[in-house]
Amino acid sequence: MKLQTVKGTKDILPSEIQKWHYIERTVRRVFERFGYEEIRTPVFEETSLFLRGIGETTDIVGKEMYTFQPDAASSESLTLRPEMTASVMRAYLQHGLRASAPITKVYYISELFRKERPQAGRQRQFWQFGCECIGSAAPEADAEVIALMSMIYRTLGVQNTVLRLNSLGNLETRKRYRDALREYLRPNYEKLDAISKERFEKNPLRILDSKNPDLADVIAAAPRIIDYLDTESKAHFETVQTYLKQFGIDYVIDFKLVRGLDYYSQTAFELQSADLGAQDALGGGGRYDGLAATLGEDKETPAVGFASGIERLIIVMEKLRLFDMLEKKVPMVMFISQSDAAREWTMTAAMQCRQAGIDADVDLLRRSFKAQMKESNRVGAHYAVIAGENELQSGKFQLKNLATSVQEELTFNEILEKLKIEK
RNA sequence: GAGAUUGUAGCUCAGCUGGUUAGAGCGUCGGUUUGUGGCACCGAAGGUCGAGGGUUCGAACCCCUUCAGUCUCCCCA
Repeated sequence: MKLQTVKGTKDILPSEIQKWHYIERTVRRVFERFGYEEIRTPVFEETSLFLRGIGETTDIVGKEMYTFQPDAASSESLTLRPEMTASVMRAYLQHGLRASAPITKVYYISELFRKERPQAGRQRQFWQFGCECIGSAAPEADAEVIALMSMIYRTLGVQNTVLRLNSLGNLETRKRYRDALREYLRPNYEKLDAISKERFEKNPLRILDSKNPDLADVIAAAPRIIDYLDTESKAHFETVQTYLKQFGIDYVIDFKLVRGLDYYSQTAFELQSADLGAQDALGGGGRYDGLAATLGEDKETPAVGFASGIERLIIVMEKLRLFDMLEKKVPMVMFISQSDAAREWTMTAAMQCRQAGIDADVDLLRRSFKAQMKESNRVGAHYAVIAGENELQSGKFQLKNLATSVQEELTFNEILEKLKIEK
């Protein structure tokens, strides 16, 4: 049996890594511009963190987690993280970060694991960048997080996106709305499909998300959560929108946007791309004021955040040709030897270049002179330094500019000085 | 988890209704004055046709199973 990556996972080869570096670089820069600091948490956690944090009725917890028992003799259960928010909140509470600052703003770029059926833009190990802003219940925090996400995409040049926005209100409004929705749906119960019937009991809000065209009419006429918001939630939502307008960020209200995870409340948002298939959500997030409480914290811990899929972003950016300007890293100079003695010289000469901060490369295959020249060209080196018996005798080497084919005779020190200026 | 579809050299793909040693382009390697790359020309290496089983005189091609990709549903990033 051949060894290969397991279902839903993939290698990121050197030929592709530049795209990742470019995205990571850009993402970090924008996060830091907003005053966010990076946080890194373990890839696995106690299973109960996700059970409590994400919600037992969600698909993630129900069937998508990689859960294992490291020790057969113990009942300890661990899980590869399926998302970051619960882990970040755990870290925030564990280290008492609220005590060291009134607000905590952290970002992450991490790999996550969910055991779903893979398809384009949906892997079992996948990467997300995102942030959590913990400590503020004010709509300013919501607005800033949305603006931050939006600025990342704008900086990367991603277009053809739609920002969908909704408010889920607080816990009570959500509950009142859920009841109202059930009352509305009850007479139509027989029209619902099997999945919706199941949701009717567990989480009727998710029926609104159904793609079944037969339900479109029923859904369109359903009561809207916005009409059930209490005055405080309503004011919060309106303030968020006012800021978005002031920032020049376009959005559409979508009352069907409920998001899958239980911990969301108040603002919910999602960014869709027209350049993706069925998995068209590039990123999404919202407010989750109740999460800390479900993890056992008794102090109020309001928070907002978003998460964004990197594999999907890459698909979109490839389609939009946003990577075309990336250039392959090339060595400044390639050392080429013509004899055994010369090879020894090129090895140490290349080392001296590197110590001087110059990107240098040298033949490790003991290949022919010609093959070394071809290799310099293949890797795109700017210069070749040619060393043979004559050069070793005279102490002067050929420095060849591979773009212009112009060649000059210089001592090694002169070569070093010249390359230092060019680097 | 359900359905559909695809799977031939490192990459992108040809291979007519099953018929002898499975092809091309790109890439890789070598050569065309063994001290000078790119371009051009010449040549080579590289495939148990995803894997396993079956039908057949004969299978890349037909059947079954399995693995993986892709698409849809579900769900989500």
